[in-house]
Amino acid sequence: MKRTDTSDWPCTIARASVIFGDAWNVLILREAFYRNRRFDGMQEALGIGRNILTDRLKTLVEEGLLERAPYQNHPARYEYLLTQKGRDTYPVLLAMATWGRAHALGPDEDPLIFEHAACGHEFDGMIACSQCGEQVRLEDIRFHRGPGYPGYNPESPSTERLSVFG
Amino acid sequence: MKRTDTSDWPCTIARASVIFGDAWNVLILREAFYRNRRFDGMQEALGIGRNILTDRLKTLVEEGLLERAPYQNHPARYEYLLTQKGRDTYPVLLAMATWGRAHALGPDEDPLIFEHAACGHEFDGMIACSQCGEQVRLEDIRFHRGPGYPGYNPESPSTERLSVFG
DNA sequence: TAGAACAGTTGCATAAAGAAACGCAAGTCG
DNA sequence: CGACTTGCGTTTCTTTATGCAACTGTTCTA
Repeated sequence: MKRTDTSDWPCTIARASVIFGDAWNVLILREAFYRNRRFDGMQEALGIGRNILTDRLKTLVEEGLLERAPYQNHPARYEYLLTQKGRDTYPVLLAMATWGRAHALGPDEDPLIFEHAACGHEFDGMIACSQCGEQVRLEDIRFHRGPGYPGYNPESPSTERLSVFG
Repeated sequence: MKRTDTSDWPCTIARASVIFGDAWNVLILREAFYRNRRFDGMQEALGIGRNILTDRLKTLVEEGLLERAPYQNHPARYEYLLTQKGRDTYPVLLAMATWGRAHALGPDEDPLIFEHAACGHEFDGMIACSQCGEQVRLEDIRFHRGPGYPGYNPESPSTERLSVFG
């Protein structure tokens, strides 16, 4: 059976998971961030099947995260560059890296260490509020229904105000 | 053929993608954060096949993100609670939500609106530095090899200092 | 006493993943 | 000149995974 399509669900996470919910997509984006931009380079780095890589590159180009650009003409050869939409995925990858470092890696096993060039320190990514700039902890998050919620009623947009805990 | 196992790759993103690289896992975590914690509730909310849900819940419990806890004994009924390891995934989901909102959702289509209870404003998640607290932009990220990098040489840990751009 | 709720399990048809072989054009070695 | 190598994918074949629907079994409810 065909895999369930969540690309039109009224949920940002469901829509994002169309891309991030595939491990190869995530790893291909990682390679693109590491500037490994060519078919053979990615194939070798990831050990992915060539047919699978072809397929994923195609969908990442179709979805607008990568751009297939020629870097020579004789013979025609292409590389895959991150678009702005693709570059904007770095918070997701960084959040995954932080979680993976905390929960799926032994101590002193870090393969790569990230540094915040602005302050010069090694860092882990954390989530901050776009409005006040402070760290957002799980307990600080509340959410309420918006115009895209099925059956949204503008008269009482926040009747059901939920929080993640209690 | 069996799906490639990246759980022992020397890469935090590869390890994290074992969980997040499956769309159903991500959506099940979403439901858990929304406190929809029971089998039938999740099945109905997601429209997922019951066998698939069984399988994913099992792996999320085995991987320590969820805990299967009884909430009644006659008959025995269980619910799935987020563990600390599971709760720590909220930055990943929030980063996905931010990306999805920016790139996979029309304007005024927000199904849910997130609020930072500490400052009272609607917000998007952004990535900040765990050391200085400032926003981390893509251009600000540098990375160098750590002890877990294959062939790591402690004599010259930062010989190859890379940045994501140029 | 016949449902209904809950939490799965089982069986089957179809789609996707992986490995390996194949294509094919342009260079390049001898 | 002809064989060989690169770069970039396609095709083919076999093994898994997915989705749907029907079935189990227990307890509370109408």
